[in-house]
Amino acid sequence: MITARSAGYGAGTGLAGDNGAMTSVNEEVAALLREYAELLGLTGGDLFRVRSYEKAAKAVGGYPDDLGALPESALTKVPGVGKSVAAKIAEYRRTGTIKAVDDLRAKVPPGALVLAKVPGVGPRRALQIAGELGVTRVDELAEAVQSGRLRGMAGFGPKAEERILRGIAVADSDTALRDALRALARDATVDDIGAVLAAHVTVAGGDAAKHGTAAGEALIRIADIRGDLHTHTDLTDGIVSLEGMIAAAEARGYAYYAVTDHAPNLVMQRMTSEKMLAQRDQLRALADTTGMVLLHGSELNIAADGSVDWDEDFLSGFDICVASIHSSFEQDRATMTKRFIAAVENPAVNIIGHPLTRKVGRRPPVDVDLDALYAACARTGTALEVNASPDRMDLPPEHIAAARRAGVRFAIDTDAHSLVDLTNLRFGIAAARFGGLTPADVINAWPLGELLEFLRKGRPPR
DNA sequence: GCCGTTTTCGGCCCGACTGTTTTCAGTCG
Repeated sequence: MITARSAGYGAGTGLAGDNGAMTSVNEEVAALLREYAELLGLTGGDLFRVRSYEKAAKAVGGYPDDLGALPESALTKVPGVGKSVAAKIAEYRRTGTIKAVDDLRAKVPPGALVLAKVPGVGPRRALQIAGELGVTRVDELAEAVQSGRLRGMAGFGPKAEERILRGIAVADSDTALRDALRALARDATVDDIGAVLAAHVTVAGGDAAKHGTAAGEALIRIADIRGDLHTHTDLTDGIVSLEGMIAAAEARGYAYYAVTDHAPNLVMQRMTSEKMLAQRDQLRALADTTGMVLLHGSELNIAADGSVDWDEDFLSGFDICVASIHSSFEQDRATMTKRFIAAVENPAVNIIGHPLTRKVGRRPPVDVDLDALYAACARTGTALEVNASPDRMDLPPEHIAAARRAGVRFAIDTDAHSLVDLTNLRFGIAAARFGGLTPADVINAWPLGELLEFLRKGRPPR
């Protein structure tokens, strides 16, 4: 049977692919739907249709129950799954393949799908490279760049070459960690994940196993976490409703829970002030239905100059704000450091989300003066996030101990976009333990009162 | 292709940035 794994993914530097332990129907179907979306994009399919499959892939991958066991008639109950996708899922359950995917694979030059995932190479250029140069693997692409074979091709200049080589280098350097994380069983424990980090994460000038913690301190555990402070709903790019996320959080036993959907400057999310206020009303109305304390927040965008989406007045209406970089990743260190510090000094900003914006195997960390960032966070009472997504691992585990020594506090958050994502907390806990964090270091391990005090950043109570 | 309907078709993930152009195509979040 042809699965995403056997379709040429995972070859070469591992830029693309799912060569880890793909054990569930949900994950296998999600991979095939994602591939189908990519193939549709590559072959010039309707962009809305492409997005439908992307969304369906997310919905299937983030669905908490086993799709292999769901009655066929219930498949369309999964949000984002309509008649067409349901039929493909059913076909996969019967035959182990999806014919439409196989058919499209045959229409795309070999390798184009893999090349399209190299940073700086999109679908158009992947087709161009595969078609004109016959390049089918990432290592061949690197070789082609180095030997000057991209020179003279329309649309490629020295900067593009540089960017491609950089992207390949990131993939190479992260391959072992990424593959080890993906190879983990679905129910991997904190200790399992910790073993992967111990094996694959290098700390500059230190013993990774015990560089953070003083003797006698108890390292943080999953059970210490009292709430998630960075989560999304289907108001932006999450796939689950506000009610659905809250119910799942409550089932995890949290005492508090923050909803932090994207802010307007991430234009594609189409957020508006009105939508945000309406969500706030909706969330306040749900307060009586849950034993948790609900916090209304947003994931703000740190613009190139360090400013964020709303003015002081509007921002003061939030209970909590995460602020993250989603653009201009390649600023020089001085500019980037100034940018971070401006955000950290903003009285409304409580947590810097996925601080270095790295994606394992996909995007390098930004260039920032870490010591200056840590000092500013410690001074202003701004937490750094330990983003628990295994695709991010950010703040990278190797930096956590140093940040702790500088007096930084942390928030271990899932950045959940689905119900399944909420279970990623264990990756963040493993990273935190790797860095020697104790409950005292982690604001979402604190009782509500202490958390709220931290969130005020020294401002008078509202 | 999915969704939500004024229930059968229109809306949906837009626009900044970059490098390569000579007026814009491709990529990205």
